[in-house]
Amino acid sequence: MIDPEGPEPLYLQLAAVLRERIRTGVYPPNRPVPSITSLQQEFELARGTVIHAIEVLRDEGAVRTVQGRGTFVAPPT
Amino acid sequence: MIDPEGPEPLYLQLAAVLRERIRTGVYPPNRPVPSITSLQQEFELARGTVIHAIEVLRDEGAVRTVQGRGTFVAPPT
DNA sequence: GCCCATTTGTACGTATGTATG
DNA sequence: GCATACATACGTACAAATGGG
Repeated sequence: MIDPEGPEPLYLQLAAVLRERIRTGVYPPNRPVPSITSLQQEFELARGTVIHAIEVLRDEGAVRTVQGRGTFVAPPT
Repeated sequence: MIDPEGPEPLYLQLAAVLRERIRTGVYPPNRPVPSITSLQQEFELARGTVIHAIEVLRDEGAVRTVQGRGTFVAPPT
């Protein structure tokens, strides 16, 4: 899914993967995406990289984050 | 200018300082703001914190960045 | 074209703070 | 109180782009 050798920045690659999982319903609306820690483990990325990817999705309005609870897929428009 | 003990995150404090310097013409339109490294030294902050602050201003449209050249104050609207 | 200095971009690993349940 | 989860911050390293010599 993620190619550490590829030209695209890892945080954008991860954002793309998560965006696709949201689009295809792997992460359904109003349900949490996996925690930063578990994404970090699944993709073997640094914490900051995962956070950066999620910030991208948040700026797109694809997810919303609540500190202490998690990051949730935005409801369909 | 920046209070490491204050409740506000450092990157937001720094963004506020830079925003004010832009507003008051300390950093004039179409001129560069100081480099990340020099801001880092002036405010004694980590590189990532300075970058985060600049990202805030970029999202506001207050500055634009060109890799390899610098970050420039946006022209007046 | 080729180095080199400067500057921004990305990424890592880690530590600590804050909110929720 | 405790575990989980996100937020902030640090220091560091290297990559990529720019511009000058």
